[in-house]
Amino acid sequence: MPSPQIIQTGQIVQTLFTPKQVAKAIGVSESSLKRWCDQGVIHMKKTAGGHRRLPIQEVMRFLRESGHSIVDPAVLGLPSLSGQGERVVARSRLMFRDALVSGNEEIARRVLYDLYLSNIPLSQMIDQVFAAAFEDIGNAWECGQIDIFEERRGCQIAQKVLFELTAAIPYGLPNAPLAMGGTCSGDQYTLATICVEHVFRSLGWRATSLGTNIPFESLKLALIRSKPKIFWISASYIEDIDQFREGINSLYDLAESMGTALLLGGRTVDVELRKTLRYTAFADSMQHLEAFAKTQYVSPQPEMPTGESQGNVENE
Amino acid sequence: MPSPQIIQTGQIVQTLFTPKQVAKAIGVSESSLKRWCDQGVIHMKKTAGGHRRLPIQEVMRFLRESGHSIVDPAVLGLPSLSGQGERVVARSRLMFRDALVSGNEEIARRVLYDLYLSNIPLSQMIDQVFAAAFEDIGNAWECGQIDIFEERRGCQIAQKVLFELTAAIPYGLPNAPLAMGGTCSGDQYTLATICVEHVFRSLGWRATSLGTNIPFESLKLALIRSKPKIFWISASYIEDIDQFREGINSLYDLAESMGTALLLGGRTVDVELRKTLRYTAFADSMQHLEAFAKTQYVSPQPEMPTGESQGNVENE
DNA sequence: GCCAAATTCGTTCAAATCGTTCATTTGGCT
DNA sequence: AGCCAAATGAACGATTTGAACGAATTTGGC
Repeated sequence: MPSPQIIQTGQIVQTLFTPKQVAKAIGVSESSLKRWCDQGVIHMKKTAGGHRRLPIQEVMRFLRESGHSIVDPAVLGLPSLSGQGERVVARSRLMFRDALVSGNEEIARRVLYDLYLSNIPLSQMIDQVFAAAFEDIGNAWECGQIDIFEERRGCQIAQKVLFELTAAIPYGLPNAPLAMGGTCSGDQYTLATICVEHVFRSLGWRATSLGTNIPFESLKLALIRSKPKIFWISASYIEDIDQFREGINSLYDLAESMGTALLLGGRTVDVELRKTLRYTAFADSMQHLEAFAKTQYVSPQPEMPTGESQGNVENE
Repeated sequence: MPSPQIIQTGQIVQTLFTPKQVAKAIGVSESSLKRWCDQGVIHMKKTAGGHRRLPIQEVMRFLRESGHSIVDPAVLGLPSLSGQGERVVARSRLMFRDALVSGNEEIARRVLYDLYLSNIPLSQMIDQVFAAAFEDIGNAWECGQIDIFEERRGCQIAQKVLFELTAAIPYGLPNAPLAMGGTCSGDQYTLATICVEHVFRSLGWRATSLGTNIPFESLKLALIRSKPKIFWISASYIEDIDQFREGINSLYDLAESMGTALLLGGRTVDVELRKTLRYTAFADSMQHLEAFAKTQYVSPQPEMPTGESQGNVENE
């Protein structure tokens, strides 16, 4: 698997991009980019086997000097992150976390975009960068290392960047199946349910997040009105376990009678609690969710890489 | 073969279109469009081979300024222009409200794009369409006419569409003044503070919303750390009036000692309560906010119309 | 060190765009 | 109405672009 490499030259780390990545980044076809390389418009290096590798500096120069300056150099200007492989995702997690904590929207955006360019599927991106970063943030918060506003601001930025990224994903064949869901009463955590929505959309579903803090009675109403194929509940915080149990179970009974799958997720729902709950499937992560969604429907033309063919990136 | 491409320009996901597409979309000949490009009426990029590529922001700016309407919006992936004329704002409010309640993201998006293309400033859009629609929704909710999930879903959609719209608007001089703010403890209402952020950005500021439900102590910390020119508090819900008063007042004292303006807003803060609060300015609406922001800083090149020169559209 | 999967290579080819020229329409003026 | 300048839209060969293909290469895992 080909991909940009990080070549250590003494202390200087030089990043190389593949034509595919650069083409994607500046919005031209791979063919054109290769042609420009061969014409000498863009200077490049070649591997021993003849694969083109474009140094970041050269790409930036090309963008500036040719009238072709489509892209802000900042996009590819990310010095230390590019390529795929175990290290990249792990490093992205750290960069993303730091960007969120320090309120640096710009870097947060670049990290995600870089992952997108590397064909990391959205589900994996969320699991291993998004969620992982927030786990770190949560820990740091409990240790008093970061302040509340930093966490909140991080959520805001993450949300915004995620919106921007997925705005690039066309969605919704009109006859695609419908997924719908949200969080229960007392659970104010928007990000998780939005992530679920976006992952479903990246898989070709029509998906709508209902939002947060919705009583079970209202969730049932939504279920009855819209009759989705999958109804998800994202549980990041449980106010009252007994009420939660009762709510989920009655929701499941309703869903089952309608032929709707009830998909439950969230780290708050531990194994013990799970035993007392009825649901169609439980998803620990977006990759689980993706796997389950695919048992229900496979989009004819996946618009985002779907992960099954992307097993090359290790879990941290 | 041309096709819309997705690239990244530092801040936003940008879509490039070919002259043919844009020509079809706005219903003029390709020749004319090419001529306009060459005359500089529409700013464009060129590929290495000399083909013209038009950024969506530039197309939208041209549409606004030239008064052209979109004939075939599907080509650009944009919503269609539904109405033009005086009643736009009033009608939009109703359409937007209904779209939010029924969960119709498409229509909600279309309404906002319509308004943008009609040269409605963002502040006015928010006051008279966004806020007005939510006022209607709030009323309907109290009367039991709509369900909780419908309101929540409406918030989700509104938020998403607002993000999408402002992603299509260029913003942000790097050395513009900084505005920052959020909501206090107990106030979970995200939309308002996000709107504030976006209005500031549309005026050329650098703005960051810290998010919701932030204790005053943490707000103070954010203030000290970032030293913004304006710090806003959006109050949609007040948990404890006495604590709120104390918090705001001490926040103001801190802000004042730092030369930061404290901007307070939100309909929950009635006139009586206001008398007991210290603040630099109070904004009833985004248009007030805009007016105040302009006393502090005026962007050299406003990217969104600023309202004062836009008297052609009646208020409902 | 070897294998399988994924990516890239190099090529070909159809479709789209370029820049230009020219006929037609539009709008202002007498 | 008649005239003229400006703007528009259509048509043309030359050039550029994007997609597809089997073959070669790279990569990560065992």
